[in-house]
Amino acid sequence: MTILHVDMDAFFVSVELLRRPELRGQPVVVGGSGSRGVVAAANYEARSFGVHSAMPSVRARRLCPQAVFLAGDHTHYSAVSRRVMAVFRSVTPLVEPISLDEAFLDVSGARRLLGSPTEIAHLVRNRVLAEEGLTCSVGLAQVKFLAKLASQQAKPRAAAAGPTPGAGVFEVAAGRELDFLRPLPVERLWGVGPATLARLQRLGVRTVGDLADLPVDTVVATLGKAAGAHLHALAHAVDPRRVEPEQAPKSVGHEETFSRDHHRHETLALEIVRMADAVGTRLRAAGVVGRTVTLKIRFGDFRTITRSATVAAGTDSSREVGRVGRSLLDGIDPSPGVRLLGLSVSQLGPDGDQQLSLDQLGPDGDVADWVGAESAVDAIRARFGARSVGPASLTAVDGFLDE
DNA sequence: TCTGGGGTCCTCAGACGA
DNA sequence: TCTGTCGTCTGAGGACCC
Repeated sequence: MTILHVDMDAFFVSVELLRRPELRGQPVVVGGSGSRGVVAAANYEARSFGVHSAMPSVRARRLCPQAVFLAGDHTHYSAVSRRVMAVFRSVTPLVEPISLDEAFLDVSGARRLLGSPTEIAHLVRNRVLAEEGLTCSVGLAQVKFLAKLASQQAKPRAAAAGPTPGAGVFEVAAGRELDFLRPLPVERLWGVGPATLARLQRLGVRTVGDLADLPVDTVVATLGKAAGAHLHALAHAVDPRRVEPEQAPKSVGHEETFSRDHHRHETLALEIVRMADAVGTRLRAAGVVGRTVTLKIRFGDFRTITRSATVAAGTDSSREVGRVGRSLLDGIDPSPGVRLLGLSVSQLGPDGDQQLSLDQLGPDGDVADWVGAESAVDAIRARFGARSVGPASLTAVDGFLDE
């Protein structure tokens, strides 16, 4: 098996620079608007100042006050991403998108037609550049996680003196996997975050080789059965995961950090209506229904709790999602101050799984009318925009409707 | 110093029925 | 009838990814 991992270079910023070429060469940051935002993407000029994604925007502005900060346009990035994925599919149908700007490609079957894996990697880069004006880095290996590590090796680098271009394509040659892998810091493994790293360091593990040399039982005892066995296998370059082109979503959710903490139950109940409206709209657009509604609350001190409830029949109704969400909120005291509210629906299935339940009846038992009303709202939004119509309880809230 | 939003997967505990 | 066990489901939380 030959797997390519393709990673767009500073994707959001690169897309913005196509629209605003006058910003080329300057440090540019996408995201990080407002006092509570974080950086979604930074170009290599900004990274030279130490700015990186997920960094609080306040800190990014301190490190690089001359950077241009852009709000970000997710709808546009999604559209560009779909076109980039189509370029990947022109090379092989076996494309597994990981996010808007990354994908695995299984090119085992494309070699006879398109050449060696290295030639295919250059072909992908050239096509993406020619068709979208964007650069990407490609990693090549026999297994997924090595291909991903390889693409990072191919990336441009940000240094204090400024950005330097990367190789663009990097291959981990068959038979040389352990030579490549063993000296790497263990946190480069996919699945080793701050918590796992701290535990491994207590075992004296610094590199992937250190991890590989431990008995698997020791790793399992430290990290648990699933994570321990998985990471130990990765450290030996073993990764049986295949490229999976069709991945059905497992949950749909919406969450938001408020510009200031909310302390009142009524305010949060209104926010739940708004979020349920967004989640329900996305469920119906995806043609799925869900059974478990989860409410997530983050307090001002960053303590985070979740409360969930499972209903008997799958639903895609905004009103039903909101009703369950508000009942979950009833058991929570918001008075310490709530900075984030989230609502998600999981246990998804196709919308044929939907059954009408007593819970879904309106005050007059008008189920069909309510389902029809939500379909009508979806149709109006498709034609006139997302903010053209909304729940009545929100119309009195400043700024919900344009007029 | 201050920590987004969209997700996935895992672990653990408790309830419950066979 | 009572008790223990096992599997499954549910709920909560944690860790991780981009």
